[in-house]
Amino acid sequence: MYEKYVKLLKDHNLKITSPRLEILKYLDEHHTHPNVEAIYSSLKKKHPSLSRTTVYNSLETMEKNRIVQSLTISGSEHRYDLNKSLHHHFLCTRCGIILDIDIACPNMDKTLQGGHHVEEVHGYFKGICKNCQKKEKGWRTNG
Amino acid sequence: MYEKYVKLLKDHNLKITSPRLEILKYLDEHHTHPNVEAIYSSLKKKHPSLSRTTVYNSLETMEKNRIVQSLTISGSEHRYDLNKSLHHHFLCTRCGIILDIDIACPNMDKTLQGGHHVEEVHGYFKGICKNCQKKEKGWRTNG
DNA sequence: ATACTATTTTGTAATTATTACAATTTAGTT
DNA sequence: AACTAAATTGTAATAATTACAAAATAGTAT
Ligand SMILES: [Mn+2]
Ligand SMILES: [Mn+2]
Ligand SMILES: [Zn+2]
Ligand SMILES: [Zn+2]
Repeated sequence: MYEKYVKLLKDHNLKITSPRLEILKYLDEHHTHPNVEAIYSSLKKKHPSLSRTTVYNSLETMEKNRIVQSLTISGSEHRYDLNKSLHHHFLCTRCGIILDIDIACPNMDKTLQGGHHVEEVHGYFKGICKNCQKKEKGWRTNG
Repeated sequence: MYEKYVKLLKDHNLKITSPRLEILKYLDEHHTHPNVEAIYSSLKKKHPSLSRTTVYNSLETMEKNRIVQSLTISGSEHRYDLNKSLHHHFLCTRCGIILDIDIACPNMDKTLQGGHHVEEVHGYFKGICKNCQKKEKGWRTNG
C-alpha cells in the first residue's frame, strides 16, 4: 500500500513517518494541487492526532528534497504537487481550478542569459478554463 | 514630470491621484520588483500622509487595469512591476534579487490544450544568480 | 528486546501579509 | 462654488505561515 512512498522517503534518507506517508498518498491520489488546509483537514479525519504544523513541516522537508513541489500560482497560499516530470499550470480565475499543462518547455535546462544557474522552472497561466467558458455561453440566451 | 503616468491613468479612465502617480513613478524608477512594504516605506518619507492600505488599493486597481503586474514568485508576498512587454523572471534563492528574463515565450498567445482562454502568463525561474556564484567561487580557496 | 538519541510531531503563541470597514477627503463634474 | 462618486486613511480583523518548547518516535546501537 505505502511501499512506493516508503521508497521515495528512503531514497532521500528521510525517516518513514505516518504524516509523511499520508501526505504523499494524498497528493498521489488527488491531483488538485491542494493547499495545506485541504491536506490537513482531509487527513485529520482519519488521523485525529495530526497537527497542522506537521503538514507544514513535512511539506517543507519533502520540498527541500524535491519529492514535492510547491506552487505559488494562487498568490495567497502555497499549492502542492508531487514532483513528477516538469509541467506547467493553469489557474482558472473563475472557478479556481488548477490544471496541469503539458507543453514542452524550451526554456528548461538552458543556461539563462547572464549565466544564472536555474534550479526550478514554474510556468503559470491564468485565464478562464474551457468549462467556465461553456457555462457562460450556456447562460447567455440571446446576443 | 508626471505626464506619462497621468496619461496612463487617463487612458484607463482612472482618477489622477497623488498615490497612484507616485507609485507608478516609483515602479518606473525602481526595476527591483518591490513589494508593498518597500513601495510604502519609500513613498511615506516624502508623503507622510500616505496609508499602507492606499498602496494596496492603488496597486489592486492598477493591476485590474493591467497598468501594473503582480508577481507571486517569492511565495510570501506580492512583488510589483510596471506592465511593459511580456517577460519572465528569475529569483535568486541566495540573495533574493528578482531579475527580468527576456526570452521569447512560445507559449504566449497560444490557445492552451483543452481550449482554456489565457489572460496571463508568468514564467518564474529560481536558482543562483551569476553574482552569487561568483562570490561562492571566490570564497573557496582550495578544491 | 531494550536503551539511546537525534529527529519528528504536536499544540500554542507569535508574526506577516493582506483584507474589511467606516469616516474623511478629494477629483472630476455641474 | 457646490455636488457626488470614488479614493484615501487608520484601525481592526483575518488568513497563512513560522517560532518554539515539550512530548513522542524512528532508526540505531547494545
Ligand atoms: Mn501539477
Ligand atoms: Mn520584470
Ligand atoms: Zn473554471
Ligand atoms: Zn544572487
